[in-house]
Amino acid sequence: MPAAGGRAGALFSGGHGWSGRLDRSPLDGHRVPRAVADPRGAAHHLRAEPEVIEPPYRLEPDATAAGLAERYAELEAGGETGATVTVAGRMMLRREMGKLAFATLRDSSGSIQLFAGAKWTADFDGFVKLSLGDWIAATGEVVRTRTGELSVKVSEWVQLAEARRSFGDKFRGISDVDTRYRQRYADLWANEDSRRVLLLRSRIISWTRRWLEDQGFVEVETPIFHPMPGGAAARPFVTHHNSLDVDLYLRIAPELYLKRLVVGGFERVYEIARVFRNEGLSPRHNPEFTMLELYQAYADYTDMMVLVEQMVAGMAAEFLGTTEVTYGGRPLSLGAPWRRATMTELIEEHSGLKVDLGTEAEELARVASGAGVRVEPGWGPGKVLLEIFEKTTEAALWGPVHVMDYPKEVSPLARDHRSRPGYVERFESIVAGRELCNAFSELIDPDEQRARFEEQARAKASGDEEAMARDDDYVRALEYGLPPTGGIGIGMDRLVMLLTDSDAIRDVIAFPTLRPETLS
RNA sequence: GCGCCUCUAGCUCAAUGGCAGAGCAACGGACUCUUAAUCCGCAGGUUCUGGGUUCGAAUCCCAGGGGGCGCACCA
Repeated sequence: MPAAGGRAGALFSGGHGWSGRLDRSPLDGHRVPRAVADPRGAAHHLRAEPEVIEPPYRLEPDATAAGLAERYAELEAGGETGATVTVAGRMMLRREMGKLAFATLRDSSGSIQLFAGAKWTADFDGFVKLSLGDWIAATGEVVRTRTGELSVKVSEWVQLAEARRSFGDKFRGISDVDTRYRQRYADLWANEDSRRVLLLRSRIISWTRRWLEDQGFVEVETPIFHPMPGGAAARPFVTHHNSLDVDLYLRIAPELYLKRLVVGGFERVYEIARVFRNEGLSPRHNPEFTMLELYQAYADYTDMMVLVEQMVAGMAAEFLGTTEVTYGGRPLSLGAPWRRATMTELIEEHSGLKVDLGTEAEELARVASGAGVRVEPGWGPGKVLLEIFEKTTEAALWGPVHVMDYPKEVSPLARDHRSRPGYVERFESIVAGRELCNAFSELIDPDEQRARFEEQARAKASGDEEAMARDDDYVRALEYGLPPTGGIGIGMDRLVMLLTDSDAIRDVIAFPTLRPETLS
């Protein structure tokens, strides 16, 4: 350590010899004038106090707020420990008491009080001039104040970064939703709930990976650029590759690539895939969202029902401690098994309408019109049936319920039902009134798949913008042989919404899609 | 894309046709155990923008912009 130039000793300048305390004061460094921008002023200018301490390049805090709270839980009020620690974080609150000052320091684990006094804190005057929101590191003894608050009794401290902008009302935070989503960095400090939700999202995703790996699933990555959109009915985003001079589509689903990998011998694969759909925004829709898709050889759609309900119930138990949860104030029981019912059963149960694919066309049209469904040209009975279900029944379901057996006409990638002609083995699970997942016994017959694609092509020709394109390579893959396979796609954003009791998808996405902001 | 609602100080919000305000933050000061500290003082505004009605507009009307919700579309 050079005698001059090292302004903060071993702790703040790095090196390997962390001794557990400061060798020198962090204030020993030279002071340098610095031009700063005043965020509330029009232009750059020198501040009234032109000398600032350059922050250290690295430091090694040796304690966290939560760690101290746990370790010293038994310390009595007024108690001292003799233990010196260094903590770092943002100063969120400060309470001055003449020659004493108390500050709330927040790090990623929680909050700890800093206890400063003119008699024992270096540059006490500087300490009380810190702005709310400044990043600081502080070293001192762990004590509990006479009023019972666990504290670091600050002997040395250093400012790590200044907060030139405020984090809003210190009690009420930032409530303007636009500001919260655009300036998430501020929202995360101002609103504890934002931090909680996004942290839980991260933990849910990593839990999902571990849970799937434990069952032998292999994580893979498939292309986001697709030469043709496939695997779902949705409008894609289009982009262009210059040197190939081809248009490429951002994927709307990883499905067809994942099943190619099953053909290739990956018997259990999954991908936590960001997918992109060129659709309107809503509290439940973001143009890019995260979908877990997995495929399991030798399984059918009933295996997928078991898988999703065990996964969701396991997550609830892990993160909420129970499968009896509340969403939007309504109780919801996520414990497996979930109810299974066919689409036609549910339509009858909720609307009294007795319809299925065998219903006479005129009767079906009459029922559709009575349900408020506007039948469009080109719709077959399967599409009409699906629309009737969505109009009359889906919103009324709270669930969880596996809605089984969809019309073949609206399910070009699912395998024919083993006993119900015209239907396929497909289910969607409705949880809290929303579709959480979509799963099939996968269609494995290449000839049938080719025929389904032809059917889609006809629909596209008659104006259905979301009809699937014919994917000849996918059919070729099936010709090599796809074993009987169960597959499922689970909307992870909606799952996180469910487990965090969030009513907006934007709350569970750190940087949701917004109209671009004009900053002048 | 259509409909409804909304936009006031850095933040959170008042003021409904009659002098634009409060709390917090900021700034100055007091205070040796605070917890959203307290107390005193001081400052802070293109009321989203433009137009109109009116003696007078944050308030009413029209147009535009941002945002929210609903519809449509979807998971």
